[in-house]
Amino acid sequence: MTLRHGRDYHRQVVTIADVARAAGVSPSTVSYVLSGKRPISEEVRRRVQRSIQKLGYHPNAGARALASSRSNVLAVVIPLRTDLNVPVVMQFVAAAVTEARKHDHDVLLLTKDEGPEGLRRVAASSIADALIVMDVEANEPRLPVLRALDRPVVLIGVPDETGGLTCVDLDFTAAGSACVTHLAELGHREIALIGPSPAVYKRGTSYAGRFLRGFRQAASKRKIRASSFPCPPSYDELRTRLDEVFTRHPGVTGLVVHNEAILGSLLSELSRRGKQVPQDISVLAVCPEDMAEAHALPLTSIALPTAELGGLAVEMAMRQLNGGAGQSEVRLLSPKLIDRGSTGPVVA
Amino acid sequence: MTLRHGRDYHRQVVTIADVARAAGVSPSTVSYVLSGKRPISEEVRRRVQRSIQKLGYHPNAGARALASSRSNVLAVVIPLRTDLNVPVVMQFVAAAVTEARKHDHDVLLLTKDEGPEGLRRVAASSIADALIVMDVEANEPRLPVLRALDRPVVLIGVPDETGGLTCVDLDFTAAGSACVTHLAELGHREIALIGPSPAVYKRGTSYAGRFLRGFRQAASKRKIRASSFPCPPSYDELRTRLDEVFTRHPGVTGLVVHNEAILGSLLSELSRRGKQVPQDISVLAVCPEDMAEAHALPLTSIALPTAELGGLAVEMAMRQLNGGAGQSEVRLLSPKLIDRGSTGPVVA
DNA sequence: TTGAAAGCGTTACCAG
DNA sequence: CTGGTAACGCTTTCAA
Repeated sequence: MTLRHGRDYHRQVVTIADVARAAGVSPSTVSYVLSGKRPISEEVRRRVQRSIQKLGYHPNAGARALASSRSNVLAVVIPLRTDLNVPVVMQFVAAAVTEARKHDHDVLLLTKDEGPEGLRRVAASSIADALIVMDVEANEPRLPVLRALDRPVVLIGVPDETGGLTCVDLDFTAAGSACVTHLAELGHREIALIGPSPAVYKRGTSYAGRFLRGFRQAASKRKIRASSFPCPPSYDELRTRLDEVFTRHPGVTGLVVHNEAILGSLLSELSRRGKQVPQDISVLAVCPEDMAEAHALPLTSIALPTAELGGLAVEMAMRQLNGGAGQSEVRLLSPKLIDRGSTGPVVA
Repeated sequence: MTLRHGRDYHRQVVTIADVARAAGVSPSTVSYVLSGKRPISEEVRRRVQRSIQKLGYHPNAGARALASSRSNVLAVVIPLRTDLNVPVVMQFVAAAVTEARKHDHDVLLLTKDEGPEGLRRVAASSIADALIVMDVEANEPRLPVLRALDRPVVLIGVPDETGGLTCVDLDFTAAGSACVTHLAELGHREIALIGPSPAVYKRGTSYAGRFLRGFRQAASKRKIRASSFPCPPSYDELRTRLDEVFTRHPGVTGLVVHNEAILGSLLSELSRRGKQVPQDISVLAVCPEDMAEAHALPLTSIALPTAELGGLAVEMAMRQLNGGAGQSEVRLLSPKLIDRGSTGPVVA
């Protein structure tokens, strides 16, 4: 290959043939040492390993992908908007990357903005072996494309009709219900939900609706007066919502907060208003555990297990990839409530 | 190919040969139509394009990478810690992804946790054509590895010794200085910097030290009394810092805030203390523009141009890739101050 | 337990 | 302006 520019960035360093030569075996043997797909004598294995080390061999990804029809890359599709809670999204991504590496895969980042054509492109060009899709809507428009993709797909979130796709998520319906139950058992009779941004509902984001449904159903079953206040992520908006809550529903003694972005503001605003938590008002959050713990007053919460969900999504994709395909699966993790002291009994 | 499991996830859909046959040309012609690397008659081009459309052809990424030594993938290395401001990191990533797509590249997400070996792996296996590295430290330990990588590398951030690597960043030294200048010209004589978390300084994160240096130098040159208060991202910590500021330095009339995470808390805490902005105290932020605008009181700020920086990083990587290599480059964007009214003259 | 060799789907050179 | 055809580096049969 010729040297084209000041620096040649296109040089293949070491090939499998180099390793084979150095170890005195055939290329196929090196390949099998690497893949473990057939028995190799200890003697040979060691020689090959040593040559690999010594030469600093790394298999060429393109060649491997071409020959094996496996790219060892996982595509993760994320939203790029800011109305979605960015830190939460990143927790999912981080978990996915970590788990993917355990399966010898890398993660390719796709944005929702690329649309269906992006999904098709990545799948059809065999850039990725499988896809993990986040920010799923109840009436998910990408479903037909995803189903036609001919690759494993795992949704983090559950659309109304899964259409045979694999999904994993927190059981938000149960979570909504669990919130009501917890507060009801503490004697609360009137509660309010500070929910995600109206934009999230409007878009039909899957988890928001499911949570609200569980919340409302449980409330009506238990004869609890429950109201819902979607809240954009800003201090001012939050303050307005609180005004609404306390003027329209002066009897509210418990707040359920399903909105990570305004947790901090909520606590400071409550304290500014002279409301003690939990004496004057109980606060129950739905959020990742670290976010529940990161406040002056640690929050009782239903954990959003981002690490577990991200990891599971990858595992499920891998299982499909390795033959466990066929059965579509919808996996809903049961909500776990952790009492950190921000909820308490109603004081008469 | 045999059908192994319930579903066959390993089928090559359409190849360049199929397209060629359908268009009545040779595979190489199709390839050239796609790459534009040699003149094609309008007639043929159209026929080929039509066949591509009709068959839904997408070039196989592995084959393409193998033949061309180009993966059309850009690796972006990000930190996965939470002490770094996650939304800010994501703004960089988002910009990089967007710009990468314009250059027909996808983005592979690497985490800093993978360490030097991860960088070597990705480069040596030709998974990525180039690397963008974020969260750069002043004494960046990955520098030797990166330089030996034999691929274009762009750092977002500037280590003390660039060692021939290409860097792009906001000129944080100038930014620190500009903050002082702005406040000084408004008549402030004693100011305080609420900085990033101590962990960020301890790690030697490049931008933190550079900003502080500019801040201090400008202050001493102008005979302004300036103090610095690193602050972990929590309401409580912030409150403690503010206590320190106002007890130790009661004469402070201006705050420079170089810490996106506590901006909201700062504003509420100031208002809780009955301090009017900017009448009683001026607040000058260093943060992305949307974050400066997202408050009840929009903040005068030095813009952290995340979108521009992320995009530039990709552009610079592409330029290196396409022959503009050779010259290493350190590109520092000049800080721009935008007055949104949160800073004002000192009232005597 | 190992080796030889046929692909995998593109690119890019060599001819025309 | 176009076609034929070696690579590219690896996996995986087929044979031994």
